[in-house]
Formats: sequence, structure tokens, C-alpha cells
Amino acid sequence: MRDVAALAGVSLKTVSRVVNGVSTVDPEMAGKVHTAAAKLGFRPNLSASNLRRSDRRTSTIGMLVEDAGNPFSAALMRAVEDVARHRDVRVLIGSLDEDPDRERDLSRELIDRRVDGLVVVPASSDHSYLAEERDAGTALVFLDREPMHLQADAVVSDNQRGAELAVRHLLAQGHRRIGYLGDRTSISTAAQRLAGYRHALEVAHVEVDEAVVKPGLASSSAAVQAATAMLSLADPPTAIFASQNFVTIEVTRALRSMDLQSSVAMVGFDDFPLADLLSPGISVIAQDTEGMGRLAAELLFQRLDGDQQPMRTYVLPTTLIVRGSGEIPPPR
Amino acid sequence: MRDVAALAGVSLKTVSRVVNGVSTVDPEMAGKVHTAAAKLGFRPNLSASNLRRSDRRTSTIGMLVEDAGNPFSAALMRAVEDVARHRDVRVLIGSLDEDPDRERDLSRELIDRRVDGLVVVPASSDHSYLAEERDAGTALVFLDREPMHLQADAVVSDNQRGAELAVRHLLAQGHRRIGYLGDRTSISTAAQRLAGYRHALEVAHVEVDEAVVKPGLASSSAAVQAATAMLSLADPPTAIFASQNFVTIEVTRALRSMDLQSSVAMVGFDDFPLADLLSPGISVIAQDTEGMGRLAAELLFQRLDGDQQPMRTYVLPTTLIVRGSGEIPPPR
DNA sequence: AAGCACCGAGATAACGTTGTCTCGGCGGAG
DNA sequence: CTCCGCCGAGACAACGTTATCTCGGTGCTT
Repeated sequence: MRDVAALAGVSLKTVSRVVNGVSTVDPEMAGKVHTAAAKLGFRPNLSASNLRRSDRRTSTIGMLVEDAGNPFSAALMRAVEDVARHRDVRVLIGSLDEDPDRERDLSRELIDRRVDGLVVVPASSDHSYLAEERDAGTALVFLDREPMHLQADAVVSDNQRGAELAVRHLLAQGHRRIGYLGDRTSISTAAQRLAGYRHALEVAHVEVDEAVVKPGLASSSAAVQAATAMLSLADPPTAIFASQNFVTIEVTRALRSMDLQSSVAMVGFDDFPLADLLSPGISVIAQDTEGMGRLAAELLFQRLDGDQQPMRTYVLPTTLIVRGSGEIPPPR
Repeated sequence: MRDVAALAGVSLKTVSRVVNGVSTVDPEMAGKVHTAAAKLGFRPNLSASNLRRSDRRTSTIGMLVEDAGNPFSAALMRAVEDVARHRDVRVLIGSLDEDPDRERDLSRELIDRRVDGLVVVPASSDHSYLAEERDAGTALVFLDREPMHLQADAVVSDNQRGAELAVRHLLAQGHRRIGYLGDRTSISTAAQRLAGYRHALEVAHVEVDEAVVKPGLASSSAAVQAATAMLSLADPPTAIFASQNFVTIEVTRALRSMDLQSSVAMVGFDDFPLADLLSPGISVIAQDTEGMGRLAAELLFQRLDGDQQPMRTYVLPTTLIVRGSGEIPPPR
């Protein structure tokens, strides 16, 4: 910038003014500065600019997801990126892999890098450590899962009601023996979906047989194993509620390998691509993934714009998508 | 930092030393500094640090992909992120949506933010504008598609050979009338796959009927339309080579809606989740997505570590995965 | 015609950190 | 006992910008 100023024969500050498009600058000088900048290939240093600037904004937000490679996280990221793009804000990503320590380390680090805000799909169950950062001015929005021990904005799906919807749908087909397969209950969404499952059965006065309730599935292989085992019981369930994306897929796999895909009903939580192309099509409870990501980003920017409303959780509804697998009637 | 120094009763520079873990500092002083820092909730400002530091590294790389929300891009991102994580480097993402202008704007901006390097899945067909940035020290690796008018490292799949593999496989089943459906040929990978298709047919002395060659499909709806039209011809192809992830899926959709999924053969380029769960399973040419992302990131860091080898393109092999759809024989 | 208000450009300091140089003190060698 | 060398800590400047203040000039008013 010094060189540009020298070449254009103006002061440093004038170059700064031109670069920032300050309107009060003489067009002739601006022209000279521009040609000088072009000739020297000058590119402003945004970190230096940020350091000095009064608003202290980096035009960067952080986004922590479960796994940038999985479709659910990817869809959320894309939605957040799109909102950020309209404000010329970039997104730093981090995958947590459900590791609470990673969540803490990464959010700390991103804050040290002075991101303006953070969208977090949390992996830990205690976010009190973020209180001081939030008070220090970093905007914070939780996504998909609510914050614990911390007051902060959040955008989540109505997991419990969605699970109830799924189970009620299976009950309506006449099923009374409905199995549950899901992820670890340490993940709040999984816990809520299990609660919805239990509640729907309770309301219908159907007793829950713990033999067909399998939470705690942390991997695809665990899911397929659990599904196979459950379907091999002496009195297997006539319908299954799979509470998670990858669980649904693995149950589908298990059903096919036992050739039961057309005789045992299933509803999954969370839609996935190609669910409609399988036979039967997979009935699911769909979340508005894109809407969630977009809302979270919008909330974040509202806070950055100075919105002082009390923090709150936004709960987005889920919908049942009927495709076939959930409409298989019980035998006889 | 000033406050920490005051509270600990040491100089600014000593705090800096402690924060950076310089070993020559008296443990007692270090202790005082740590307690003072903890009491004040001190967090170093990484942008200021970066500004002053001599290596001028931000420990941030940029990654430009086609669409952060699509599984292929997401898988690449995750692979890059994993390599970066081991070096405590963060990843800034940007989706280009095949827009050359966006590629230029975003790479410029990321470079202005002083990313150490850039992994780019390019959208444009002229990267000469990056020459000065590359010469200025920003490491640069192209991914999935080679750079044009610019010498730079690249990691790509062997698209032409993969396409040949697919077509030869269909020829081996006895097919002679093989349709092609693919993305715009302005996308180099699509062009290479089309070239592979033509070449394989030529080698086999099978004449190409342009009526069943449909490049230029830019969207899912265009793909499904083109597929439906092709299958409705008076003499439809007995087999189809779909040169792109989303095209494969839409062709599958078209085949099913016409109930041809078991009579018309298909091989797709690029694997996708659940391809094995469809009936028939979808035979594909698989790329090593994760390996590509990992290699690109490793190359980038090698360059950042001072590797001065000549720039080169790494071509990764593709493999045929047999699942059923590609093994359907021609009628009669 | 003189003074005042306003506008545009430059000088200077500062943002939060680290590189470099200097200095003081301590221990060992002569 | 004195001197030298080394080691650890502080002073100071600098990184590349921008905020603030100042100043000079122009045009208008009285």
C-alpha cells in the first residue's frame, strides 16, 4: 500500500480511502490510485484491515458440524454458506465427529481467530464454557441440538413429535409390536426421538417390550447387527421405527438381506436421497434441513446486527413422507 | 495482553513468550502469566499474531468446491479437512455452482484473507489469473479437474479411461447401441468422459449414433427429460452410460417410471450411497473421492513445506463396481 | 473585500502481536 | 577476585491497515 501511494503520488490514507470506496475522494486521484494498484498487483491485507478497523469484524463465521462429509451436515453447511454469501461472509468449517473435546477446542480456536459468530451442531452436553465468549460478543447459534447449561439461540426439529408421528402412523396400520433402533441417547435428538416413540406407544396403551428397543447404535455396523438380531427374534417386531438417517439405511439393508423388505414395515427419521427409488420406497419423517440451516444463519446475522431479543429456541416441524415402507400392514 | 502483563508483573514480550511456549522462560514467571491470563480470560488475537509473525502463515486454507451440499464435494471437503486438522489448519469453504466469475471472485477474496493455500475444484476454463497469486506464494492445488492456461498441481480421476471401462463393460455384455447422457462439455471431466465413450466405441468399430448422445445436461430435470426422450425413441439404446452422479440417478428414475430398469442396462460414472440397495443394484465406475481429497491436501502442504518439485498432475485410477444394472444383456 | 464554513487530503497514532536488540545478572574459568 | 560469556527478560520498532485530527484551499456570504 505504501508503494501504491508512492507510485500514485498520494498519501497512504488516500489509498486506503480509495480501496474502501470512500465517496469523498477526488475521482482523478482515485483513478491514479487504481492504475497504480493494478500495476503493482496490490491486494489489501484483510487481516491487517480487520485488526485496525473499529467494528472489529472479520466477515468470517465458524460452522461446527458432526461430519462435513455426511449429507445432513453438508446440507446444513450449504444453507448457512448461502446466507453468509449474501453478506460477503465466509465460513470456516470443522467436523466434530461427536467428540465433545473437539467441540471445545475448535470453538475456542475459531473464536481466537476472531470469527464474528459460530453456528454449532454440538457434540458435548455442557456448553457453559461458551458463556464468556458469548458475552465477549461472539454471536452463537446452536443447530439441530439445543445448548445445555447455556442460554443461547437454537434451531432444532421437533424430534419428539416427529417420532410420535412415525409411531402413530405405524399404529394406524395396525401394528402393535413396533421395534425401535437408534443412536446413542447421549445425543439429545436421539433421546428425544426415543422419548417420542415411548410416548406414542404409551398413549395408545401399547406396552413397550424392551427386547425390541435398541438405542446406542453408534455405527453402521452396529445398526445392521442390531437390526438383524431384532428381526431374528422368536417374535420379531412387525414394524420398525429407525430414529436416524444411517440407521434407516442399515435397517433397510438388513431387511433386504433377510428378504423382509416387503413384509416388515419401517418408518425412518430424516429423509435421504434415493429413498423414493428403493422398493418399497422408504417412508420417513422429514426435517427441513435447508430451512434449519438458513434460519440459524439468519438468526446469527440478526444478532450481529444488534438484535437484543431474548435468546430462544426455534422448533421446526417435521413431516411424514409416505412412500410405501411405512404402509406395509402387519401379517394376518 | 497488556493487562495480563500488568497483572503478572512482567513485560508484554514475556507474555508473548509464554503464550507461544518459548522454552527459555522461567517456569515461575510462566506460572504467574498463566494464572493472570486465566483470571482475565485472555485469548490471543490470532490475526494480530499472524500479521506480525515472520512466516506470515494464517494456518488457514481455502477450499472451493462445486457445491458444499452435494455428496461428492462434501466427501472431498471432509478428506481435505482431515489432513488439515493434523496440521492445525482450518478450512474456509466456498461453493462455486459452476460459475466461473464466482471462482475468480472467491479465490481472490480468500487470497486477500491470506489463506496459506487453496484447493480448487475449478468452474472456469482459464486460470491464468491465478498465476501472480501462485507466484506470490499461495500454494495451489486443483482437484477433480485440471487447471487451464496455468501451471499448477492437480489431482484428477482418470475420467477418459473410466468411461472407456464402462462402455467396454457394456459392449462385453453384447450391447451395440449404447446411449450417452452427461453434463455440459464445458466441464472438463464431462468432456473427457464423453471422449472415453466415443473412443471405446470407435475401438470396437461400433458407429456412434448422435441421436443417443446427449451431453449438456445441466440439471436433474434436464437429465430426466433427456433420458425419457431417449428411451422413447423408435429404436432406443439397449444400454446407457450416465457420465455423472446426478445423471445416473435421474436415468434410474426415468428407467423405473417406464418400467425398464430390468431390461435396459446402465453403468454410471461416480459411485453414490445406496447404489447397492436399488434393484437392480447400480453398476458404476467409482472414483477414489477420499483419496483424491487427501492427496490434494497433502500436496498442498508439501508445497507449503517448501517442496520445489515441478508441478504435475496426479491421475488416480477408477474402478468398475458390478452391481447388476450394467450386466443386463441386450434383448433377444 | 474579508472572513467563515466546509470539504478533501495528509500526518500521526494505534490495533495486538512478535522480531530484534540490549541489558543485567549469574556462574564458571583464569 | 575479576572478567568473560551466556542466558533470560525488557524496550522498542514493526507488521499493514484505519481512525482521528489537522490543515490548506475553495466558494459563498456579508
